[in-house]
Amino acid sequence: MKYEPQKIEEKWQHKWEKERTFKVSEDKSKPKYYLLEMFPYPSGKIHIGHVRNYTIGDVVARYKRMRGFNVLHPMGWDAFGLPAENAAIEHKIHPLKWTNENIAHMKKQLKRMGFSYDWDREVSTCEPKYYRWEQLFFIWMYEKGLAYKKRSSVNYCGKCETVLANEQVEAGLCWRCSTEVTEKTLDQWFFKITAYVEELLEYCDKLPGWPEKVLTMQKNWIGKSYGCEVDFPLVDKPGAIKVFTTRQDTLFGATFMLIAAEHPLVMELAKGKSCEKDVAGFVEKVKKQDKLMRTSEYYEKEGMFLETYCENPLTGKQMPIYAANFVLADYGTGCVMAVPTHDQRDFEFAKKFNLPLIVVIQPKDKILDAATMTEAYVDEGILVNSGQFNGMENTKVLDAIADFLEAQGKGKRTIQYRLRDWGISRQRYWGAPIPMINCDKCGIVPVPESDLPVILPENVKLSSEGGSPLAALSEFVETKCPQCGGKAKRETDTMDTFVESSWYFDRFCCPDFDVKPGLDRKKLDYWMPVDQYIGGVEHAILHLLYARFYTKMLRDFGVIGVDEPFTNLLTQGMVCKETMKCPEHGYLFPDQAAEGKCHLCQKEVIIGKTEKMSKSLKNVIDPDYLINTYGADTARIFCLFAAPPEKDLEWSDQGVEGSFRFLNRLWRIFIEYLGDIKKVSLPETGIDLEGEWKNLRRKTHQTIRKVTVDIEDRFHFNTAISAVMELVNAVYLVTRPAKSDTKALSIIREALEAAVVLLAPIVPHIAEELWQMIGHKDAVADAPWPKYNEAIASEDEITVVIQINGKLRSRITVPIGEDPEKIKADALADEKIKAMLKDAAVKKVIYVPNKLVNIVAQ
RNA sequence: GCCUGGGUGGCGGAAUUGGUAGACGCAAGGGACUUAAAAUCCCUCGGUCCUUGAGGCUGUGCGGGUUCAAUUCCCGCCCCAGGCACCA
Repeated sequence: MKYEPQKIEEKWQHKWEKERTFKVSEDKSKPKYYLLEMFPYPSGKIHIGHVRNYTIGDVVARYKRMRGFNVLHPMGWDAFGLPAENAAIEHKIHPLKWTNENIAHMKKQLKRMGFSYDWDREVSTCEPKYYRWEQLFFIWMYEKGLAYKKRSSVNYCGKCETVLANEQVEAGLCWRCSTEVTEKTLDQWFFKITAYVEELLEYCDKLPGWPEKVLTMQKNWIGKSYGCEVDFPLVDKPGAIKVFTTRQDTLFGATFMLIAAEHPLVMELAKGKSCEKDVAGFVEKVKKQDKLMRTSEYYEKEGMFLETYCENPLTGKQMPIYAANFVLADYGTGCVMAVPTHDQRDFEFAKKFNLPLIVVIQPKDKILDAATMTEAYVDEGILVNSGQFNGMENTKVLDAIADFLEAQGKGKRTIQYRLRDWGISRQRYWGAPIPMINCDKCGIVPVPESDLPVILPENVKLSSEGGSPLAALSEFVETKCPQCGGKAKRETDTMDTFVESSWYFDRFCCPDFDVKPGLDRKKLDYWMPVDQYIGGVEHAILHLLYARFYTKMLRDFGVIGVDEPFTNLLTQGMVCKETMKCPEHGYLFPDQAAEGKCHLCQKEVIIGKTEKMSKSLKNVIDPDYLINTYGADTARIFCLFAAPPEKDLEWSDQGVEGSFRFLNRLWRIFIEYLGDIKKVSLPETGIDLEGEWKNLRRKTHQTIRKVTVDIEDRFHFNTAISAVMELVNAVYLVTRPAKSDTKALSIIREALEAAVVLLAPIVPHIAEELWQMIGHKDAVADAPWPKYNEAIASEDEITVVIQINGKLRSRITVPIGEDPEKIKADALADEKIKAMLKDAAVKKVIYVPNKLVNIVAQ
């Protein structure tokens, strides 16, 4: 009987679907476990990254189920987004149609992978029954001041008359028409995530189930810094420039002032000066520079003197004021005091414009001279040229200077965050409409709750040119003001798709709940928070921070009762593969480069470096091909075996072959013994065993222990699978017992059943099939997770390594629990050790229990 | 540039708390089975040196350090990847 994965996989998938095996509801008698994988954008086909992510999740879901948990394992679609609009433009297909067709196809693919989802909870975010609640929350946020409008800049292509995403800007040019991209200022909607900044930061230390690196990234993103706001009085008119600095210790060395070029103050100061025209030109030029690149090395540090001065509040010296391209308008006050001696950017700027340098921090080991410095000194030291603060260590003087500034009324202590409010306006069609109305008389008025949802109209024209398609649709735009009844216009911006993904995990708890507020508090109280969240590490900051913010906000609205949405987080690495290139035809898909030759010209294929799988590099593997050739179980076990989840996974065709071989090997040994072991029962705990049977039974129990620990404690499925492989190898090596030797056969049955049960979460189809074959009536998915017996699993003897000065020299075998002194004596008495030591003096003997003896000798 | 990770045989990886480096798999080589091939089963497999041994030396990106002992801890450097607010 051959292993035919396609046949058995279809059979079990059909059964799961028919019997609704994975449907769940609230059950107070069992502990709940909410397992969630990041839902996909329906791009068309699932890719290996999805297969990996969802396989990891499915193993945990099935494992927890076997451990007796009531497991919620839902799946849905992050259905709004830019690719649907691009497809609409390129292939003249409506985004809704395109999206729904993609969903239908991907759903089929996911089902073929055998994932244990409760499909009755499927959610698609582009449906009004989903986004209507998001619109309700928007209105509540608006009422609380958590959603507000402000002017903000976007990337804009003048030729296409379209706002561009960062992704659509290639080296400063529009991706469609290669026109230079400019910045355009628009009134846009923002969510006040900064209202929760302290709580978001504080809880970074209350999430022990999150990877340290993600929390560190989030903390750095929030970027809390303690410093001072210092006033620098203007020289030729009243008022002062406010500056935020964390380095008030260098204040005496501040010799000039920098203002972000787009800061309104720039034109204000230049007004009426001879430089006004030049400054205006400079500001325009900077606005055209790409935001990302501006602060990097890509552009030269540029600036323009505004022909005016301010005064250093501590030295009283005049400081020239410059507009600069590398100062950020959004951070701090948009103005920076420049200390060229102790900041490299300021140093370069000072050299370029021949500005004065004053050393204020002297290192301990050398003397700095402003006249001969070739770079800024950025390390610690002792203050000089700093009035009464001279002689103090710069790191310890921060408080003293802050106190002094406050006492003099020249500044005050402040806390600054790097985190900015979340801009959610998109000038696009395929997103959730923002439920707001603009009335000439009443201003901004929310759509009344009773009028929700504001449905995204379907009859729009999409093209690569022109602004938002919604704005062009008068039947959508023209409306009545809910307040005065007069003519008014709807908001035509749609929401960032990160909004939908900030609460979908709540909706999964009650996907059909259709009364306000769209979330059933009782069900949420049962299921939330998510016990384990799994997804790509690329979401470590934005999505996860937004979801945390949204959760806290919904909590404050009384909709939900948790402070944090995800108790445990697993960030998985990416799937990579080598690229293949034909010298003539460029990148090739794997099947276009069979046997190392280009399918078009038969030229030798060049193997490029290994990179993240992507369509543009064509280094992709089609999951359908894998399922058709090897079956879903092979695809699943390979994804898990090739690397631990948090690491990047390098694709290998041969590795897949090996995983398939292992499943066949398991199948064969099982069939081989099936007739003999079907009738024997499992061995009793206390039976006497000798030799290889004792060893095999020990191996079985050790394997159960190892697999349990690997899955439960650290999600290291690769080592769990190796352990089962070792067990299967051990069964192959054992002497075939006679049909009458029921004792030996029972040990074999125990080993093989253990292998099947332990693999059940990983390769569920083959496991169910073998489980049924050996005579079980109930599904292995419902079987209890196996227990191991510590006494059976423990070794009687251990190998102790003997080292001399840390180098391995010999080894001895000792019974378990042997006296340490006896082991040390045995080590010194060992033939090889005696020969090597000769007459060297033994200074110390270290014994590490059950591991090694290290002899320190001269 | 900034923030965060990572670097171990020909390859993917293992070594869980500072304690036997290379589990398991792939590739490669050898053997068994077969008329033959495939498949299967068994064995070998970091490098190097010689006196071929239950051998010596060496080896976890590079250079230092701490320690009886370092893939693991500390300092400096090189390289690779992810994120950087409108891809999701």
